[in-house]
Amino acid sequence: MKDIVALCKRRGFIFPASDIYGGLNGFWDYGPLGVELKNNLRDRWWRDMVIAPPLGPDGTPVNIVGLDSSIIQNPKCWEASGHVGGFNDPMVDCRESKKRYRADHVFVLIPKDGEGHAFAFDQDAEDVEIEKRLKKLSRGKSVADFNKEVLDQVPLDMFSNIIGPDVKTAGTLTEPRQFNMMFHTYVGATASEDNKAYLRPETCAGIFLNFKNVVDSSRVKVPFGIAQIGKAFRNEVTPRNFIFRSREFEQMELEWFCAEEDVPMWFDFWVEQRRAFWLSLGLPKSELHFLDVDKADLAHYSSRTIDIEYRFPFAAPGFDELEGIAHRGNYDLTQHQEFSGQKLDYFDQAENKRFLPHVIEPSTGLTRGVLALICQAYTVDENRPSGVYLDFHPSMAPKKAAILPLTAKDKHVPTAQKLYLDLRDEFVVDLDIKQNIGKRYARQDEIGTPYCFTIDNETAEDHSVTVRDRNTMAQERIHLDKVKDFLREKINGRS
RNA sequence: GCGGGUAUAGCACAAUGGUAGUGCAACAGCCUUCCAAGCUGAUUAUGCGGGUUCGAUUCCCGCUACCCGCUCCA
Repeated sequence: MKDIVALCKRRGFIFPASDIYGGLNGFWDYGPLGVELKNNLRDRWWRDMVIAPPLGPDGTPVNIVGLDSSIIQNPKCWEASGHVGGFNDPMVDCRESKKRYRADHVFVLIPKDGEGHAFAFDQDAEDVEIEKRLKKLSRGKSVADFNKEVLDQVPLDMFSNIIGPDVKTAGTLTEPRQFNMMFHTYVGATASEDNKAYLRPETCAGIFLNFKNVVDSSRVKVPFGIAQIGKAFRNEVTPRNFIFRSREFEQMELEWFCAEEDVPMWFDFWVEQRRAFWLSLGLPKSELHFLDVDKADLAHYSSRTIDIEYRFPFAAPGFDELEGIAHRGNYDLTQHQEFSGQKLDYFDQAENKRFLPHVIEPSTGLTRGVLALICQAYTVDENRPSGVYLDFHPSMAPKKAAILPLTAKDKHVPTAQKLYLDLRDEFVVDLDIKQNIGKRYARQDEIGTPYCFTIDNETAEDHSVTVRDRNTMAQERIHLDKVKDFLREKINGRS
């Protein structure tokens, strides 16, 4: 992972944000090559979802429209979604056990007679365990001798007398602290609680807020989808693992609206589509894992979620989440309907009935996808000068080809320039004239350019150039006129 | 937020309480007809802020960032 981070910085993929000021924890900037790579992945997702969505189970194309909603929405939106009320959890740390607890998930047994210590337990603690521990630490008292209170309701001055859930001495728990996952700001020039607003922690809310607008304006019929790509912000407790968990990141989300009875069919459909998507970009089957999320771990609104996980280097030999496909029920539309007071139900003319559609949400991290592509592409090869190359799928590579005059002399350069100008209208290509050819090949290997076209003496004679393949380092000669078709076929799979 | 570790040039590594070196890369040129070759030249660093000291990159303190382990990840 260290080597990957170093390469990303050295070659201009990803830099620490505010680097010259010492960086900022959880923020990253995308450099000249990083932005090309990210745009490639973004555009491919948009193409596969919105421009040319897949054929549905019945063989006809599914209907998906795009959206770009505002990052800041009316704060009530986040009350409806549960983000404001539900996820500002007070947390408590234990100085001795080094564990952290949600204060509302810990209860405290306070002695009725006011004598001796109070005892804290995790909410999941079993009765037998509780009795056992009380007996051991309180000289034979039992649960009946205590009053039960949730930790975040316990007055602060009592904390010094509480024995934490995983320790034997009192006073190790810190006071509860708020962990607010949402960034907030103030709309308007004056800051006050009245105009407090939030940066969206996920892009999907904007889709639900516009559900009615889209239905009324776009002639879509259930089942259909609304897709959106954009930035999202979360004040993560611990940003970690390079760009994997950062505080500002980018999501690509589809909300697929369908009738409740069709949910199982569409759920399987989207899991398959998303599997095919990642496979087609070069993530091998062996490095992907499909996790049917355990009922107990599901988000409160979801009855089923499948996580597509990738074997990121920091997770290996395990996996970590790349995309989540969630059945959200009609939770979101229900909530927004209630909080906004606006009718959001859908009228099905054929069936002559109104209902709130159910939602299947394939939601993926664009920036996590970028990281997965980089990790997968990173290939050590001691037999080449660079020692390493990036084995990007040609369609994802930030540069599709490099045009290299063999020498910086007049007999090679003008032809190279002409080819460069001809290609750049259609492909992202590099023209590199300086230094010997070996160094230039090595540089292109390190940034994952799949092909290099080299102009040499023969070019002047027969209008042929060599094509050098990144992965095999093999060379073949093709005619100058065939270069465009060659790239079209290799990169887009068609000529 | 806790514990541990790290911080010298773009990268890899030296050294020192008193002028901070080397290799590679990057850059300019020369040379070069296919894989980081050679020659010449110029550029580039002690994360930030305090303290001790005549003098700190070195010793001490604080902060920040990154890595590992917890925790968190709706």
